[in-house]
Amino acid sequence: MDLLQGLNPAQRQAVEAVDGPVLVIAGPGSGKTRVIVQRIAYLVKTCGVRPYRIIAVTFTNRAARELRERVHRLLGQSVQDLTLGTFHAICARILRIEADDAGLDSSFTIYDAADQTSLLKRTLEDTGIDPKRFSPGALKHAISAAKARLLTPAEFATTRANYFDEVVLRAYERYEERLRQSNALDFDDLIMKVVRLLEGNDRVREKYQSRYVHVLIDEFQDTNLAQYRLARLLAGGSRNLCVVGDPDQSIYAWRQADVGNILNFEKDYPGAQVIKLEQNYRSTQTILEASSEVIAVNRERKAKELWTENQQGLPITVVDALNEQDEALLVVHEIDRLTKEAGRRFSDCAVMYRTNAQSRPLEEAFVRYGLPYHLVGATRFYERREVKDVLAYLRLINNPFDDVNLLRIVNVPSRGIGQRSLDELARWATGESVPIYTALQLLAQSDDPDEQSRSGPELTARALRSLTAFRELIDSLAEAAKQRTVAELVEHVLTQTGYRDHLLASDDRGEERLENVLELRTVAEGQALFDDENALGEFLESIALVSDADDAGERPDSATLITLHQAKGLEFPVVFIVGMEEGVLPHIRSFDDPAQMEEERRLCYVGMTRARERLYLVRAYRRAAMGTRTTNPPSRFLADVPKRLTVSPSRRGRDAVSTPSRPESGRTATRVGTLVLDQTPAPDLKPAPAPFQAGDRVRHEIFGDGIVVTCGVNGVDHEATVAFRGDVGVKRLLLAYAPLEKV
DNA sequence: ATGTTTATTATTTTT
DNA sequence: TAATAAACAT
Repeated sequence: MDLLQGLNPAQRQAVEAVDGPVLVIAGPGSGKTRVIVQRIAYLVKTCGVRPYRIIAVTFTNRAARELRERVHRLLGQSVQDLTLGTFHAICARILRIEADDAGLDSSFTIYDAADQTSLLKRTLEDTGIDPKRFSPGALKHAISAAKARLLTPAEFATTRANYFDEVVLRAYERYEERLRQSNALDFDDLIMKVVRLLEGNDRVREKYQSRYVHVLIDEFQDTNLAQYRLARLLAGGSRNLCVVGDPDQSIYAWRQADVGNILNFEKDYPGAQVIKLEQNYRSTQTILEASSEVIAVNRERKAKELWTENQQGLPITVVDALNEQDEALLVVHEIDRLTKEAGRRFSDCAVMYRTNAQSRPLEEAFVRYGLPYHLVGATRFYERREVKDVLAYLRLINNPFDDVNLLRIVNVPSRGIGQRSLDELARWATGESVPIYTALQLLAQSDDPDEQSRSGPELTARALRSLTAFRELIDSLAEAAKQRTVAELVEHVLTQTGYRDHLLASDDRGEERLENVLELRTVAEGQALFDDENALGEFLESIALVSDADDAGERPDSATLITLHQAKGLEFPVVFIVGMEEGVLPHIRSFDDPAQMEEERRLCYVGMTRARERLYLVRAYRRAAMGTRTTNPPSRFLADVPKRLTVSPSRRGRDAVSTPSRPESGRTATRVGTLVLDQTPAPDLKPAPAPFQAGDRVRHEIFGDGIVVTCGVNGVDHEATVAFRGDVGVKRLLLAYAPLEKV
């Protein structure tokens, strides 16, 4: 089999360039994944490199899984010897293996964002920082940023520039102490600690540098300093570092990603081969050209010449909606039409938006018209309360010093351990500089008469009894864990802690919650393959670094609702981008910073380039945002899409009512304009002459009779201010939406 | 210890 | 506006 077959010249070059540093700039839809897969296969099959000597790093589990599956198809079982995973998963593994040299206990717990916040709140109490003046969120972000820049508290101290940094430093120092005491690491630690370890420990560094002869990093534009340094260290032995990415798709600067890492690659690696993948296999010419025009406006970029052999395709549909409900209905109608008339499946369609809040009216419209959809990343499995509770028990069994998880479930289900007692216990533990679990152990000892001299926490006899019972519960669970599979342990925990009964009793959705917990058990059963003594640890690690239980699972045919960020790396035949408005996309928070504005533009570009055949850019004239209505001008990005590539269909309002396919019974279907797609580009929409004048008497279906006060143009529509009779009062109505008739 | 009221906050969130 | 968390009262 010829591994180079079917590759274009640039792709082939990227596969064959196996010696020395290589930078692959991969435009959207340019076959990037294919190149990575073929390159690995080429290294193994043609160059005779042992898979064991190759490391490939991704950002997402999704990407790692896809790579693994595709490499497996070419190489078979030898994929197992590859090191292939996310930055975090690979680092966690290294840290467990090298725990001694890293100064860690190998059973460390990995804290997710919620755990982090929880810990940080306790930190603020310790340090007397007022959470109202300095939000835990902002401090968390600052600490995370420091770690991404590889700054320890001591190093951060030397760079601090203002009072905020001063506060951050205080929080950071204490936060680190608490993490250490809990034998826990946060996500950023995973990377930072590995970098520190490799930099500071010759044996460990040489071990990994001599092992890995070929290093491959995906989505390099999204690396932060810590990840960049990690890549550098890993490739330090061979200099065979291949990085793949696209600066135009860098959308995570707010998480310390530094595009400079990819832009300056040639400087950092003199003699690096630079290969550009510019042929696009995904989109129509129209879509490619439109998106290229949008991204070309950015100043901080290197030009690329994307091209495609694909068809010209359909023009891009640019539509104005009246408000977010209208926008949603319009999208739903069009998806309905496409599935009926254009032979599309729902799963061909994706609706993308800037902020999660925008998903709501969309969801409502899908529900109302009974069209199937799914929301990506809405309720992440491992973030559900009941799942986190059970996991907290498991984590505690694995690492009893984990204060965050202990505090989470110490009184769930309630065991008579109130906030008072807990505060007192925590205060005492803090004073003694011990984790809470250790404090519980000391409590038991101070029962001994000879230990009475020590001043223990001031607890009531009742509280003391409850706390002791809790410690015994945890100890007995830890004992039970030794001779059980993880699935059995989940079962055991549910019973012994009373959590099952608690779930069923507490809530009317208890059954559903229990289902979720049992799903966790099912996941554990799938992992039963490991039966070494650290099965629990491995299980916990495998889920600490993923957000969804089964996002690989097949879904029934349904449309996708997704944020633009999450859409990166995906593609759909039909894409709707909604909220194409100033203040939404670009987001208002980017207005005063040109760099952020460029990132918004890249985000728009990412969205547009997800589309294979049909692209719709939709904006709403008005939008409800955080309680207030706003009227937003069209997004500046719309103006950068050449007019010759777009159609703006006329929307016939009141008279053209297409009945939605499956209206939910019991609901009145709202009258709505139908989207009419002409293939002939419509001239710019101009509103018809005003149908009403001030003084006209009018009738509204719901509000009754009234008199027009004013009637003016509002975007492509007319807005009338009407004084209605009775208590209804004065209303402002958009005429395409509100059925008004003259009397 | 649990329901009720008030307060807070709202950009994106690969791990 | 509306969802969620903390504070509060019962």
